[in-house]
Amino acid sequence: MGYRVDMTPATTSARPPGRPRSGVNDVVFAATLSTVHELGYARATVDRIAAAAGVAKTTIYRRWPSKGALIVDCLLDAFGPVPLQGTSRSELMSSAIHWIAAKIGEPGVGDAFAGVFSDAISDPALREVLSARLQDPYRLALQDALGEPENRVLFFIDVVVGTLLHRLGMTGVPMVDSDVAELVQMVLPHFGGDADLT
Amino acid sequence: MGYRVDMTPATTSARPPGRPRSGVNDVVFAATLSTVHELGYARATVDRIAAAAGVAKTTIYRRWPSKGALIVDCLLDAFGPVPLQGTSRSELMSSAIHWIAAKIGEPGVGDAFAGVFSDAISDPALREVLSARLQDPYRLALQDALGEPENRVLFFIDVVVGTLLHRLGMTGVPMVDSDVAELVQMVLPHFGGDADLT
DNA sequence: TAATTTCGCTACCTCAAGTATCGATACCTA
DNA sequence: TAGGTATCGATACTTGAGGTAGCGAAATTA
Repeated sequence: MGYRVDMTPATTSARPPGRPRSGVNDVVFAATLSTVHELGYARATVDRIAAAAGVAKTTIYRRWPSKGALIVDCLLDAFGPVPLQGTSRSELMSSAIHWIAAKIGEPGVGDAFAGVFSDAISDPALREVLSARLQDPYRLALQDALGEPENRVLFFIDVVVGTLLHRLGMTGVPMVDSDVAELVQMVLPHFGGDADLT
Repeated sequence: MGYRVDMTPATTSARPPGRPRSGVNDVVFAATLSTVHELGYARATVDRIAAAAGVAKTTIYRRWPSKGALIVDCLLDAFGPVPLQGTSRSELMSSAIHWIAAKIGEPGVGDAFAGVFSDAISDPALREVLSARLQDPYRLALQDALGEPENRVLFFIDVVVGTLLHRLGMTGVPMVDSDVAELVQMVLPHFGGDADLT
């Protein structure tokens, strides 16, 4: 039960023979988010996602080896790169927190994030994919931008993402702006504030 | 699909006729935690829990209407009352954080907590039970002890529990003591520290 | 035209939550 | 001691979701 997410055929320089894949990945991603948004993570079955995308279920399983892998790719697509804006450490951290809070607030994104995260609890293979493909890139970007060691950035991510997801999971509603602002106010002093600029 | 957790027959002053229930609730709780600890939340099926407890599956469904309800009751039993120790606000908050961190570190407890929490994301009825039976008592106790309004205590819980569960879910290992200590160091100043004693 | 690959479609397998039923058992009351 | 009642274990079942197998049709290259 491998979690190799990228099932794109090995890209050789020459175009391989046979029928090329139709470019419906984006349609599937959109259908995934909208289905998760409307029905919740557990009721957003692969059958329903396929139907919403106007695609056969088998087509989805040809491209992603599992529902979890599909969600991870969908989230990667939804998140995009971290916009690390600002010159001071405070501005960088603050922008990162507001960015992830906004993403989690987008329809379907927060539910999909929390859902795949919860599946990973009892699925070490999925946890590996989640960590390597979704968390590590952002963690490395933060390490680089902030000049903090790995364990401190991991702690930062645990606090920010954990808090946002716990609120969403417990209430069903994403954190409001004032609470996100309070989160920023709590986190920044602990991580050095404006002491040193980049 | 009701989530009425307490399926104990309505207690009248007179003892009802018929065969009384065998006192195996504690055995079922212990079997639940050990099974979740060994297999993870998703693979800890009700069949397996029943087998581990030496009880028929139907007996479990006579006492709890769903797996989620069983887990909630199991966690209530495992957590017990919050030991709010100390006289200063800092001591109270610090003891509460260390207490929940230790509970989440107990074998099976953290996995069961994270598991039922994640099920609740796409199950509003279970979320209601989780909030009312598991979170509200502790939230009220904290409000009373700290003299903080509801929204601030909710934020406190989101930060502490969210952070601990995110670490557990992402790594499969509970937070180590040094990280819990750092969490305390980060949270306490934001919530007023030692400013006013109780 | 032939080879190759993806497409949609249908049927299927496995597993887990939850339900139904039944004879056996334990308790109370008369 | 006999009868009523509710729980017990055991078995079988239903429902739904993840995931697979195999088919003929369609799209591309050589």
